[in-house]
Amino acid sequence: MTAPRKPPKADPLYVASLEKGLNVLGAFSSGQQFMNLREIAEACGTDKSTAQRFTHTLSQLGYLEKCAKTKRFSLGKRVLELSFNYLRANALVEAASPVLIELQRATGERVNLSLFDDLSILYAIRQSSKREYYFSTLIGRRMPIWSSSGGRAMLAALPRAEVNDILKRSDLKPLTPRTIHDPAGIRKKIAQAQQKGYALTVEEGVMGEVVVAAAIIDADGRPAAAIHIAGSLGEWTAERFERKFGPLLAETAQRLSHHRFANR
Amino acid sequence: MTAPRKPPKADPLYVASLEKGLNVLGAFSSGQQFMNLREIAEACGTDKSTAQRFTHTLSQLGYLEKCAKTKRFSLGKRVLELSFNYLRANALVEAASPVLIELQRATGERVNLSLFDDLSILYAIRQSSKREYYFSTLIGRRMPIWSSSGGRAMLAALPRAEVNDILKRSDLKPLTPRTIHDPAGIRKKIAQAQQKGYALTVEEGVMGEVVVAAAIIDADGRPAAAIHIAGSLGEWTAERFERKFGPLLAETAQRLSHHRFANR
DNA sequence: GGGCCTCGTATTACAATGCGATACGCTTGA
DNA sequence: TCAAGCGTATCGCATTGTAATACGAGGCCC
Repeated sequence: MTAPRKPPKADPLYVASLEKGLNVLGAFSSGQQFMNLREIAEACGTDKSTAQRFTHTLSQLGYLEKCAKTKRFSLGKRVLELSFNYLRANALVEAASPVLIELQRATGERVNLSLFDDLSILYAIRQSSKREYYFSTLIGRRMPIWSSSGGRAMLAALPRAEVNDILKRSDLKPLTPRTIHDPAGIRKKIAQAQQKGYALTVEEGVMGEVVVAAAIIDADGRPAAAIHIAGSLGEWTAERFERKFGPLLAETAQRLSHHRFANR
Repeated sequence: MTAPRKPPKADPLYVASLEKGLNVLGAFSSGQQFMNLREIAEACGTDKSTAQRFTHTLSQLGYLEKCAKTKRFSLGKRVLELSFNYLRANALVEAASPVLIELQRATGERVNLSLFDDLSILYAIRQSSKREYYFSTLIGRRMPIWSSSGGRAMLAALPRAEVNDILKRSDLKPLTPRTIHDPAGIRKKIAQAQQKGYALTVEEGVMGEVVVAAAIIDADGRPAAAIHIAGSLGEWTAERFERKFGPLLAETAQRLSHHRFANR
């Protein structure tokens, strides 16, 4: 959950100092708002001197903030700027944005756009008018690709060999008692998504929640993103939810597919 | 607009390599989605070799993505993760989140939460149910503190000396023909905000838009954030908009103030 | 209330590491 | 066909980051 990428080997072009500095920012993936030097050093697996130099540098640059009283560090506002730059330049997200807003208005439910990123999906747009669990409103959140509705919709658009590879490298730990987490069961759900054009999960991410999702395919035929609609089992049966939103979602995703947004 | 922080002097604790690496990410504040090596080198003021090493490292870590065909770089999805970690841990933003959602539902207008950051405000929550200009939906966007409604509401809570210092260091370039950008005019608007408990701007950020905003004060008595309500002059007169939402907003901001969220 | 532990900060000698000039091969367009 | 510009790879040098150490301040427990 901390570092989804592998730290590479000795390589003459690799700048280890940069990695260490970014690891300091990564230390805050624990969810703690404030950390002192020792905690940061521990989380990064370095000594205190190293943590001192990197926190000092990051603070000057605005990527870390230091409380004058407690001398503890937190992430700086400048990290939000990087997100802004990512999203403003992303043509796929920009094109999807008005579509998602419209979808939210039309359905009244929470709608999301998530991006494909190897073993994870990563939320990029979240539209809701209801009061939600805080994390469900935040972009940048990562979820396992194999258990999420959008993830399975995207896996359904990948060649079988790639799906196998992804499942093999994934940690299939269930998120709720109802998470389908055996490879055969997951593959069956992926096959269903392939056939229907959308995926359905019932209480697999959060209890009480039903989600349908459909994949957006890029110009190269690969899944780039997914749109999700999430509802509450207090208001819907899974069947009604699927019937009402599944086909609509598949059609919407289709409309956003096969454009030159994503790559190039 | 590119680098709000000053690059510091020679200092034994300062890790220049880290700064250079982060400058590569900062190069994308131009708004371009894709950049080649030379463009990145130019934007960072370095040579091609340096750009080569840093892009290579950042790509391995997921903070940059490289198109296999064109060999050009774009920001990586991992920068969104940093935002997530910032927001999930920020108690002020978390506390404000349901309040903003409620405010959006109650008013039907676009509501924002912005954070105080020296010469800028920086959006952290944006709630809207309408179709908006894309940038108006993105968090992490920076705006000048002196021209924005939320910024002036926050300046109204600062000592006069600090306001003078901020105005002195700011670039008072108007954003629209109606932006009040002379120091005396700005100070007058700040004084009005002080008196009313909220600030009002009419077409100062975008033509056709009216905004009211009120500051959230932290436990130390300093402005930490502001909540905004933005409307269209096509639907409202400035006077009606102010009368309808100003007092509501001031009261809402008051309710979120003086807690132990922001610092510590 | 005194002593001890842990924190953040500052310094320094050392060599590993990042540096940047250079060269190569490829694609593109004139 | 050639030249310009690109991404990539190599390498000797010294700059820059390293990590051990020491200091002083603050907080906690006995």
